[in-house]
Amino acid sequence: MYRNKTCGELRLKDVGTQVVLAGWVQRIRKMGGMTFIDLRDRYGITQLVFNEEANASLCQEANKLGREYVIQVTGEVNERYNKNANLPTGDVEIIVSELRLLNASQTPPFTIENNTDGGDDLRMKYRYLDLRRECVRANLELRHKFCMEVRRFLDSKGFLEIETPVLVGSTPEGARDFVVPSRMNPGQFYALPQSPQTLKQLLMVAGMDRYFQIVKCFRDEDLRADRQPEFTQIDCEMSFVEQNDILCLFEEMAKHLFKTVRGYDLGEAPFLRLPWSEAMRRFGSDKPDMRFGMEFVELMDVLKGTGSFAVFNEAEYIGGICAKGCAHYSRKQLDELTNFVKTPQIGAKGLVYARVGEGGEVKSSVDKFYTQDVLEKMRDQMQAEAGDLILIISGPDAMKARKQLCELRLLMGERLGLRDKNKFALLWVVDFPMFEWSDEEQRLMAMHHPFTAPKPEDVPLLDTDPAKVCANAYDMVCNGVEVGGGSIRIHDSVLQSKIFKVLGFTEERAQKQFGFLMNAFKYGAPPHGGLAYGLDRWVSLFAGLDSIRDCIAFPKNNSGRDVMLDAPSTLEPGQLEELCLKTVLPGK
RNA sequence: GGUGCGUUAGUUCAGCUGGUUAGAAUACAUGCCUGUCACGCAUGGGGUCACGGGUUCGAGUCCCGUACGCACCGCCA
Repeated sequence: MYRNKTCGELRLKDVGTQVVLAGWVQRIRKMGGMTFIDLRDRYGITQLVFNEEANASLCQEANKLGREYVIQVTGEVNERYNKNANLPTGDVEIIVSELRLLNASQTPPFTIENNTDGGDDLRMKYRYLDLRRECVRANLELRHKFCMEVRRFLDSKGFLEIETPVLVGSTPEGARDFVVPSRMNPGQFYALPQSPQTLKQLLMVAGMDRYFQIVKCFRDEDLRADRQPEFTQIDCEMSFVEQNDILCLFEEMAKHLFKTVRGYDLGEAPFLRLPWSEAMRRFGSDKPDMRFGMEFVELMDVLKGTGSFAVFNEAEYIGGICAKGCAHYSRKQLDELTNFVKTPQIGAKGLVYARVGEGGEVKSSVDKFYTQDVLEKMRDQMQAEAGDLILIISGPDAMKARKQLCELRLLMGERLGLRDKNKFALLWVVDFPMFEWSDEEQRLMAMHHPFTAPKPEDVPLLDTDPAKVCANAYDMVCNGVEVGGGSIRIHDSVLQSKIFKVLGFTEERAQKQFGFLMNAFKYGAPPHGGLAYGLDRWVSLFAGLDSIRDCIAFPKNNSGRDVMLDAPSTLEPGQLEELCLKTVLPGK
């Protein structure tokens, strides 16, 4: 027996009992004749006491231990003289009678503490040490709890968890595929799924009715703080449902998860369902952060052509946000905001500001171009009051200008403390456009994916003006993060063919890549739809993390490398030969 | 593919306008200390200033390139 108790469970009621504990040495405090050791395991920290007077040789043994040594101790639980209110086990300690060294440790490259001295890179290289830290381990525990509640909820709603293959065929539409060479089929390749989309639709054709899977997905694209090449989706699909059925069910699931996993009550009210076009108009984003207002106000009618400011007179969009109580912003602060919107990532040409004074008078950076009358009209349109600061962005491209104003809104929300990590605002963004023009490909691309059903009333537009077609698609958005998305799918092979045609697929190509799906639709496919949640994003939202890496046990770095495993790596020539890839040698 | 920031002790960082022997904190080691819990005190070891080139009497410091890391844009149906 290595232990009969853990380092997190002993309390005053256990005083006087003999226990055996095993764990890692967190820290040693030598007081001369006495030595204290903090013993750590997954469950907590328990203090060990060694007294030279009572047992000199044992105390000397203890003094030889170092950080992260693995030990086993036997001893009696004792009430402490000086209790430690910071530890759940802080009322007790173990008077050690036997000490057994299970394994020594080198000094770790960084301290195993919540406030570690280690940088990100080093922590990833020694991730198994990083995971020993309480704050990192807590993220994995939260992730586990989240998954358990997902399974519990979906099981209670009759969903079946069904695994789909990881070695599938490549579908060039969408993100870049990771490919895997097939040894038994020389010159041919599997691809890793970007999502089990078509497979779950086939499960609906198979009559599985309600499916879910917590599943790894793979996309060979550049990484970000919120993007990994392999990530986990909670993938769901249902038959015989309309959009409203799906939204209601997954709204209930979101509320359940917030309550049980995060201890946060989202209330009874249904989530706001915001049409995509309205989200773009009011927030300049398809994933607006609704923890605060500061909505866009369009100012074209007030400011275009009513003064001599050429920038506005030539603009296709003029819009403003009102920052409450910010009229006191100094020139320096305003310059900072201007520089922010002018950075290349944002790309605005400039920023116009207007302060509303105590008497309602407007002092702006474009005073010389406008009469006070026009500026006051602008103030009224903005519903700005004394002490407010109005920030205006304009541009020749309405979509771009809105995006710039969106970035500014988020920054101001941040500065005014309106983006509290402990507050959550959820909504559905609905009625996405079906297609999006791609300059690179010179054709329409599916905004969601090519299996998304158009709104029934928009089907005739497919022939006349496909760019105007709205999709039966929806995203769940939380605090400005897209946490899930889905759609009603096409279940009719004729309509599916038509969509492929709009997307520029030849009949042959559509048949070659997606024939299996269109054929399946010919054998009685039920109406169906679904949704996929991004597990990593949910968990990082719940934990208040800046990066999804912190809730993934072994994440990849910025360049898609696993610095601990040193992957990817080159292969032995023999391996390449077996795969008939001899020509694919390093450096080629 | 692009932009920005960074790389100095085991670790996290400071190092000014280029100028003597490159510092701090922490970690580590040794010693003292019988109630600590971020223990305390004293002492000590520890540096190819990422790499390559350039400017200069002289480069951690300035310039160019490369590598690596982070953030972002493009990309991510």
